[in-house]
Amino acid sequence: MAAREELIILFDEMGTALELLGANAFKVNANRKVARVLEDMTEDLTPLADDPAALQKFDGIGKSSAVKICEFLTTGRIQDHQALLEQLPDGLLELLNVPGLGPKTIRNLWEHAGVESIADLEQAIADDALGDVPRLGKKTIANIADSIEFMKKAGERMPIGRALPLAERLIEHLHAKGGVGQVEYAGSLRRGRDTVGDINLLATCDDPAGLIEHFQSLDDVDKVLLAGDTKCSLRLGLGMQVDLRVVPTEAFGAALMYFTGSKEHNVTLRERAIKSGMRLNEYGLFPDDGQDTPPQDRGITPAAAATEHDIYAALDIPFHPPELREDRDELDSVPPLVTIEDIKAELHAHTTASDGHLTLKELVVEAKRRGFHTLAVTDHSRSSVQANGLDDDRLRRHIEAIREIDAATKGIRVLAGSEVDIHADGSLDYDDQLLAELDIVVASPHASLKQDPAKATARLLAAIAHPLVHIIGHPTGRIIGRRAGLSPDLHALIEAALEHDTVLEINANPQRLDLRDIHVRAATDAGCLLAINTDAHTDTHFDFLRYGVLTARRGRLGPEQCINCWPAKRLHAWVASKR
DNA sequence: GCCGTTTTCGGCCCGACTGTTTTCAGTCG
Repeated sequence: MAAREELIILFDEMGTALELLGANAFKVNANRKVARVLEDMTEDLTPLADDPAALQKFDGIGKSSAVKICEFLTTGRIQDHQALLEQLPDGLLELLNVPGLGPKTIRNLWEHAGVESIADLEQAIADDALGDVPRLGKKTIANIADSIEFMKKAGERMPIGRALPLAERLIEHLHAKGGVGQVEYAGSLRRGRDTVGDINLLATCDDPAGLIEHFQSLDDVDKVLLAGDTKCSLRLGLGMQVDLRVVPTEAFGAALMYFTGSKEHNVTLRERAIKSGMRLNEYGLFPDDGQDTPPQDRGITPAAAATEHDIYAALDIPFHPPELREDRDELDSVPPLVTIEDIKAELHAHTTASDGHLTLKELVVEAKRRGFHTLAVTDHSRSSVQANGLDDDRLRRHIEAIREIDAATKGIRVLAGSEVDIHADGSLDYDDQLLAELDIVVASPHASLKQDPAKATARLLAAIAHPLVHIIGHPTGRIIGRRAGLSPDLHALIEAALEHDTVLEINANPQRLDLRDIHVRAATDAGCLLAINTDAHTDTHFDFLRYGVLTARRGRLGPEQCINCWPAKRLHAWVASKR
């Protein structure tokens, strides 16, 4: 594991340990914040081992944390971390993963019933041994038992490729009831994260109680976790929690903003509101009159509430699209971001010649139907045997067929390409003479994806520097939730890509999303060119574009640096420049 | 523990819901 990943775990654990020990909540948060800042970093930490001042430049890392990070980089451990964990039984931290159990309750269980782990807790429940624990009644105990059962069968976070279609079906279900106005999904799904932990829905309705009732009539409801006047949480059988909030129409924007988060972005906005003498909550942005009772309960008219745009404007902050609400940047400027409508070319797609499901002709028809001015046909190369990769002769005949269909088709340029394997040593799967016959080359790693970082870096650098290569396809080879993929030195790749005018791909397949958001961000900041490709193997795969675009936007990518957005002439000239 | 365009000390976001309680603590998002 890389140092950065270990540090994320250590700071998270320090926060958790402090919480269980009853430390100051702000101190707890400060440690968690350091973990979050580390999550968003792509820099190599090794050179900073004796430079705490450089670490303190990152917002949220103060002197104390910087010294701890340096201690870890030098010695491989943090003494304070070890000292904290020694004060707690080994199993206590895992109890925080039980939904409904917070630090106070866990401390309570530990002190009054000797519970030190999930196993202890299960045993104590079975033995009916929790009677003496204060503020712990029968209902709470039953809920805890249920949560533990649920944890055992619940899966990981759900990939966005499953969560987004599910959310759209849930919204359809809500619209089936009469009197429903707006319905939107919020949360990390709306922010476009590559995986989501739950689904948040927001609705307006002239009969909130009726809608809450109707919501519970969904198929596949495993448990109703809570159901109030305006709020309802369900657990679906497939292990996903879904929350619905019914809100007033006039406050829909405030609620949407609030439930879209991120939590950190919301906190930053509220702090900004306070500095401007205002108060922000899910009902709107109100003048702050210093009273404790919430302004919406006193009939105060908000300065803004109906739309998100109104609220950002009233705060004098540029509108932030959901993808940029991760609190990674200052609030003062928002760059132009790529949109689905900007994408005019698909530069990575497969046909029945290798492992695709569309014939060459069907693929071209589909790309044209989608309004693209350019399509690159990039079937697999010979080493991808499992994908029916093309040997030299088959590739030459395929190139001929592509040239013919290009000449015969009006309204779209069809490029003869290949998705060429990058071997473990960095060499490519066809010789240079054959590569030169192709219009466009996407070079991708497919095998040897457990290489150590140094080898992976050298491998990818060789492909980036190859004069006949245009694009590096799914550079790390990760499969979300299944395979970590390569961990190359990203900044070295970015530097080389700039030098050799090579493009890095954002593979839009929701199982991949590779490069991922923070990688895109680093590449965008450096001035790199990127491509958003669907890697289509059938017609519906073109719909993956939205996932790639969300990832790109999270990385602050604009249309200027995304070659799929370029006009045909400019794109074709760039493609030709590598020949 | 972190931070500062009034601050190097004294703040640090806000509300819904539940369960265990007679007025509120804890959890969650």
